[in-house]
Amino acid sequence: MTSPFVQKLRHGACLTEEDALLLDQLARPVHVAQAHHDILMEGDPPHTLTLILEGWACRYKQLDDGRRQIIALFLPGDLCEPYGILPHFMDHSLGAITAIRYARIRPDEMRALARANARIEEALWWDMLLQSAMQHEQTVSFGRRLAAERLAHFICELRLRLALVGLADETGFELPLIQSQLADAMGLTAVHINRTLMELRAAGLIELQRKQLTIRDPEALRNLAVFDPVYFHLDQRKDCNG
Amino acid sequence: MTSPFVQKLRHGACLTEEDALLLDQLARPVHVAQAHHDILMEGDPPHTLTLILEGWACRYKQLDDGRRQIIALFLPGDLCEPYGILPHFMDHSLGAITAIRYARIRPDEMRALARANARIEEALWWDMLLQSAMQHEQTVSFGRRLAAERLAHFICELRLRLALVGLADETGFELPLIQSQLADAMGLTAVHINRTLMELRAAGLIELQRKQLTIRDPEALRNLAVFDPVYFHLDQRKDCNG
DNA sequence: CGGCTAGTTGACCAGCTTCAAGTATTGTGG
DNA sequence: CCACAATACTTGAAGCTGGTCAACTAGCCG
Repeated sequence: MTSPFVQKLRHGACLTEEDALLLDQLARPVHVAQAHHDILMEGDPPHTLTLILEGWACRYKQLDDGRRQIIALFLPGDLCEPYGILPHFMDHSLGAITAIRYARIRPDEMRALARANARIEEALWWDMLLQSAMQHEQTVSFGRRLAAERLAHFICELRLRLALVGLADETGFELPLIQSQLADAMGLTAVHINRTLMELRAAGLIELQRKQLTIRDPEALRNLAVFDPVYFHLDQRKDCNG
Repeated sequence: MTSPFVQKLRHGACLTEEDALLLDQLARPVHVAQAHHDILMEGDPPHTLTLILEGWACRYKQLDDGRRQIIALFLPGDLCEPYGILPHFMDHSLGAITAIRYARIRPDEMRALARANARIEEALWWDMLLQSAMQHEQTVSFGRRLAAERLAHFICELRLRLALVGLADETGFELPLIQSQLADAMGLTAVHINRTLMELRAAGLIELQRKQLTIRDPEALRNLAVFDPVYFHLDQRKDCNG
């Protein structure tokens, strides 16, 4: 049973069993947080990196007048910061969406491990490349895609991310977000998210009930989103033999 | 005369004269590109990192139907990718806005230099932290800020970035973007950028003529943007003495 | 069962886009 | 250095996407 962290990183580089062990040893001890609780708040000194082991979390910022923007979602296996540096003070908050288990990792240990192990270093850089590429897609979504396209793209991306850690298949995945959280994540309002979900349902693209998202027509959904997974850079890994 | 790259990095770590020399030696030979020309196009294999030495460039994506989104602007001293890895194929394009001078750097050389020199490594990680933080602010802008707030924030951020490399002072800076480029950078249309600029001018916040942007009322502009530069992490550097 | 939270829907409104026309500015060849 | 073309900017009118407000319905949990 490999951890989601290792499972994800194996899409970016060839990791041996020993590499996997080294990574998992870093990810201890395990902490927990309840749903809706903050792991780190804006202004806090972080002290460590945060690695999500189980459950969903998010990076968000809150404006003075209450407007809230979820900047990124973090899924099992996700490292919430670039691994090599910690800010002295957080410029955003890190919140648990569901109940989560997470590990706190010191960046100097992470750096030491990467320095000692080229495969692990490669995998971590690939992870940063992916993180960064998803950020870029988000800018495109927010800047140029209509609500339905944006939502469709979001679903396609989430499905692929979850598939990389064995939490989604072709037919769908568990989506623990309520509509107001979806709204904060997509730069829309809850009411409009509702209408847009209804639209996708009416078009026969998806179903969503009791937190279970089912993709009824994957091709039509991808077409609407114009979703092209090249930005996941899954071709980055050389063949893993020997 | 220190290069903008070194000048910027010195805000993130204490670099000696020797460090500066090492960095500048990496940034050779120098290439040029004309305004409006692409340095790299989506799908290209990049071979090297790109470091902007002079002029403005941008990362952008083009959708099938012609919609275009500028994802990031690159100013003198900016590295256009995370320094440790190259994708096999570009998932976006890199275009020159003005005529530019740039250097092509091999990531393995960059990594070797960072590995050999802790100060340089620290500076490069700080640069990534800043790059990433700006991306986050952009998500907040696109998701939750009105056009005038978004534009005001954009101007405040640009002014500070340019100030870090000596290309802006309190009163303003040269802004080589035409309004349709501004629009592509901010997720709006050229017409609305025009109206919003007019609005900021009418409110006495800025002037903009012949590519020269003058900030008439810095405090009012910051207030409108709710611009807080903590996300630049300028406190990250320890005191540079001895 | 009752109270709370989440989801749904309608009516109306605001911000931004689109389309179109006109004005200013810039660049270029004679 | 001017004339003229091309590009950039400005403005108005109308329309669309998404926001706001408000009410109602459906789950969920003690």
